Amino acid sequence: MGTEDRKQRERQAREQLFIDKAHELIRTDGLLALQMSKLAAACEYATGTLYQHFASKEDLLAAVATRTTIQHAERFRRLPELPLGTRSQMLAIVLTDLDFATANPDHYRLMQYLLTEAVWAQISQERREALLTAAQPISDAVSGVVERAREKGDLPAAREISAEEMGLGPWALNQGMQSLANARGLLEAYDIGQPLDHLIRHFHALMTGWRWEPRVDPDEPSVVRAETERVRAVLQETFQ
Amino acid sequence: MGTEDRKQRERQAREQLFIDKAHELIRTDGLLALQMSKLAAACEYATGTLYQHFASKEDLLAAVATRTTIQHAERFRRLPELPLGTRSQMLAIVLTDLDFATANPDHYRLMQYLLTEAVWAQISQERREALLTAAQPISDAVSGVVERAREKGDLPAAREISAEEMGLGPWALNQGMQSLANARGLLEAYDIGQPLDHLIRHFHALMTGWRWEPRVDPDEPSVVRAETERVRAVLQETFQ
DNA sequence: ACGATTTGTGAACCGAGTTCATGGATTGTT
DNA sequence: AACAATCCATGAACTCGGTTCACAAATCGT
Repeated sequence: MGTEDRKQRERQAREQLFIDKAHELIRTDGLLALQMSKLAAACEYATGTLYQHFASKEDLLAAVATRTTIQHAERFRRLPELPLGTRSQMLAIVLTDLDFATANPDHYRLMQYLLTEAVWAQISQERREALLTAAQPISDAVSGVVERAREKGDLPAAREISAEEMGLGPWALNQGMQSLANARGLLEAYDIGQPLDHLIRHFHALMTGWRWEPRVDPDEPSVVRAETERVRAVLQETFQ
Repeated sequence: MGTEDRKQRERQAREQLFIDKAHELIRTDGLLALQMSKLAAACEYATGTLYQHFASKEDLLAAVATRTTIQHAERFRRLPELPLGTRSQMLAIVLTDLDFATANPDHYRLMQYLLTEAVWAQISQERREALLTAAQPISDAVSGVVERAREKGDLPAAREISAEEMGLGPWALNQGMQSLANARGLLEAYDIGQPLDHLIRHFHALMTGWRWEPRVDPDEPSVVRAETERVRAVLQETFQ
């Protein structure tokens, strides 16, 4: 059965090639410019071969997003080890997400595109699940921090709200700020600059509103900045 | 020149017809199913006629979104009259937005689609500005409430943050929750139900974190519910 | 060595947005 | 009122890109 294995490996390697190349093309030419025939040509395969791996273009895009999400999720696995209090760990999650978004602006746009109802419906059940599964560690990291915070008494065990639902707040805040920041012209039209800096202050307001200790006053810019620097330094050190 | 005026009116009426019909078709068959030729046929005009009004399909969609946004924005104009404290007025904004989103689920999906970088680029400068202008009263309402709250002393005049940037918090929270809630399967995968109920609690946490008086503890579900009911009742009464 | 089966190919297909040559209606002029 | 000039609605034709599929090549099993 050795040859069978080899064929499987080769097939998987080819799929990886398609995904890598697609990612590269998106990064250089943008999402809009990606064409199935161009991608196939760039990989030196026929167009039809692509369709032996992906049910549709959306499916391919979902695969690209899944691969990037897996890389992203990797960063959250060692999070509990960080020598930080639970609240600072939560900030570490937000900052990690923020930095990742800055480094991979296309990923957020792609996710936004894929999560559009009309597009989501075009993706095969299998790949949808793969994408959600890839993101699971991120959600787990958030829930985990909330749970540890409740255990340690940093965060009151709020009523009628699970750890996941608690994490939904910063998640939605993050997501919303990303999508507003990505809409060119939108925030500029309202004289709003540096939306991502404000995200951090609103994040602290949200956490403080839930009485997550030690409280950070969102209205003390110097304190907020110092805390950001401190957490960034720990992240830097841990992940080089 | 009376005939000239009449022609202008007729032209505008036709444009309105196109927009209305497009909205109707999107509502019944979904965004994905909208076809330029079908729309033209439904209006009993030739396909080419559409293109004398709209530069592209995206342009047409932007026009639909603009019209809906104008209707939506109308609701915010009388907001300062409401017999409510500033913090409750802010809640009124969130609830109004929430109710509108529930009643017009397509609008949020459409906006999400239009604000996608790739799509946004396809819309004519003119219509992009029209869409942003249409949304201006909403942003103004938010900034207005923040300013009144600061004047009345309900909200500390935070440092290094404008009224617009202050309003960005609830806006992003709202936007993010909408887009998460609209992604079928996403929240369900994490065992999260009723995201929009949680939005309100997180909203209170955010406001309380900024020390907006009178504070509402997000962790008192009965208090949160009562406040929601109270504000809803006032909205009901004012707008019938 | 040879037939059966699987896999890769890329030209053809198809659907939907967009364009444009055409003809009919409207306006302005004599 | 007749005619020329202009405007503009028309919808068939065009374009473009995702998807399919008949065919060929390669691999596998006997």
